Amino acid sequence: MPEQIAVTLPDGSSRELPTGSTAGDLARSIARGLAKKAVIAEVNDVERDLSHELVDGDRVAIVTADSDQGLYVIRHSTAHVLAQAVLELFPGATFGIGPPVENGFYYDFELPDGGTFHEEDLERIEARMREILKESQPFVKSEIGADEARTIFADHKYKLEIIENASTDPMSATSDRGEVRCYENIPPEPRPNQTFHGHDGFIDLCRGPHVPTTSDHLGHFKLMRVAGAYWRGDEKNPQLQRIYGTAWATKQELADHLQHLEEAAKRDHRRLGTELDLFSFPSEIGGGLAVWHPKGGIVRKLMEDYSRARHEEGGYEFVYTPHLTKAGVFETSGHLHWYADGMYPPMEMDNGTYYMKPMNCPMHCLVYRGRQRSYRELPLRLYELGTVYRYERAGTLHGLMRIRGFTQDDSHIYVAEEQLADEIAGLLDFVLSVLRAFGFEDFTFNLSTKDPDKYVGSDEIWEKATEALREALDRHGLEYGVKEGDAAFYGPKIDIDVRDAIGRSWQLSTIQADFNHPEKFDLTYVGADNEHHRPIMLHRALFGSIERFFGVLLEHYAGAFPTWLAPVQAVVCPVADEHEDHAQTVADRLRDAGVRVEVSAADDGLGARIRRHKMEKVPHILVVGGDDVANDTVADNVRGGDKPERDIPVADLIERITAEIRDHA
RNA sequence: GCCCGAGUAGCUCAAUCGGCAGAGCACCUGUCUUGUAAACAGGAGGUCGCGAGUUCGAUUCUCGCCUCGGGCUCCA
Repeated sequence: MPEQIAVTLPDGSSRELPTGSTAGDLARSIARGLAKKAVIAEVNDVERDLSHELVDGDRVAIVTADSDQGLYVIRHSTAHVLAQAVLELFPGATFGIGPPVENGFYYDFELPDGGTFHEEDLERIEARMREILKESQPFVKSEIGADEARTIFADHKYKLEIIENASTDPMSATSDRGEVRCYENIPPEPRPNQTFHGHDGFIDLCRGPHVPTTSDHLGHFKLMRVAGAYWRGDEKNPQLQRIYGTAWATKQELADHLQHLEEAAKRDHRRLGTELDLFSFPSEIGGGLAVWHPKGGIVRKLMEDYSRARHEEGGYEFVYTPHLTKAGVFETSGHLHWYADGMYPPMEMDNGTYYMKPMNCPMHCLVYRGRQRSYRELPLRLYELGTVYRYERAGTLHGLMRIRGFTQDDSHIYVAEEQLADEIAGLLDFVLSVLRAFGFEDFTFNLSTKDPDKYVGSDEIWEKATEALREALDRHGLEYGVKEGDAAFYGPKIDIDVRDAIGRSWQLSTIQADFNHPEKFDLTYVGADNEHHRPIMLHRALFGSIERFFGVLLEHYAGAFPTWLAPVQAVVCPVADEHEDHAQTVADRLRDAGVRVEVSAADDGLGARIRRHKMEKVPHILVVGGDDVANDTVADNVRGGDKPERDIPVADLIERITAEIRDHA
């Protein structure tokens, strides 16, 4: 056996090591700093523990804590420590799975006698986890036969289930040789309450890899909350107790994340909705049903006005359809078959069964069918701010984001097949242009394909529709993800997500191809050849739901709407009563120029009024005193600025504010 | 719908180990007339989420319900 092996590093260089060296040894031989940051290694493109022994000719990359991959391992390993702590502290507890997730990790448990975790338990569990970290317990990998695994995990029914399904379960692992891969955390001395037959340590089924020991990279975590979660995500299964945690590579990253959560909480649209007096959810009306207060109402009106204006320009025709309809149209469309649970219960009336509409599309199809259509009319673009009602389950409601009654900026576009690709391409431009007008710049696109368990229509039709969407994305040179099986039952779709001011992603717009509704409703047009043809229908929403879009905007702007949308665009504060006439004059002139302006009477200190209006996030807080009366000027406190600008001629101020409104600045 | 948590004045939150319920902001009245993030005084405001039970007495303890929040599931 040769005494040296040679391995190749990512930069293509080669490195010699003594035979029997591990990936960790390699890291140490390269640099102390690298060894310190090393979490795992990638050997010939397979993730391995640092204890993995290298052989001659391996290609090796050291994965460090500051990479996404390294962080994923840190979170995964922290989840193991959580499970170890819980099993030690709660005799009789058993466990399900514990993967890393965005920002952290979770682990699912079942406590004996239907026990549940309480918020207080998190502190105890976290303290126990920190003890385990201090003990530097090694993560020791082993590959064992299924029989041995069944013995070790005899007390853990969910693990037994995983062993039986090992080959299909992504969180467990069968090795290349068909064995079950486990990791054991070996404590310095045997622990009470361990339930792994024949072992002193804590053992979990796991494909790994893991950090070398519990004291490597693991300290920067925090347990966040407890929640119920169904085993394997299926409501029919027992509900387990889930503990969520967040974990990071450094103390600073953890602190940043917690601060980000605080920032998000400050922007919470429900909180801002109350603070800025925009909307509310009176319980007398019922869950998930909002009322809009005047300040929120004006913003909504502006959004709707803008949407209408753009659609008018864009060649859309406006329609209106009722909130209530006989069951037949939803039987025809298929909604009743797929979504009856999500619809409000039927109302029996003298001439039939009626439903609140959960969608506008069937009614738009009836508008189309109102008379014979010619190819000359296509594309026919129908647009409606259509209010729909969906019976969302009580536990899913969330402010304006998930609501039971909402208004879609809904369009259904009927095209001839040869117009399809152009129309979708045009739609993409239209959608992005409107979203940009609301301050969004960063978009991601997803193509959702057929759900094999939930679809209507032929495979051929689906293929055609999916291709049309794909082509439109490609023509724009847009990168997009593919969500397999995420489509609506009637057709594939493109979803557009926007990134907000603090980096969160929101799914807003959707463009859906639909070959099925036209068939179900027997829609036709007469072509140039004097034959009847079947149009293709596109479903399309920009805001999606106006309520939800408003909520997203509110969080995006943290309540500080840009001037064109601000409920109050300017407030004029006279320094004292004697300046009130001038204040009124300034306000009148602004109002004549189309600015939403108020006067803040001098019955309170100037400082108090400034403070109040700053908290109301008014874009321009204007102050007029003696000098201003004499010179026809104002002082402008621009939102976000720290000093007032004095002596601005009123005419200049009007130009400044109207320009902001015009430019959506 | 299921698991966890919370409901006290319009808002943010105290307190009561079972004995007449408190503050700040907001609101109303008055005084102050002010040049940039809270002037002063007074007043009003409560079925302590709702309903039962235990008790001499329940906002407080028990049970049920409702609403809200965090998750799970679902989202045409």
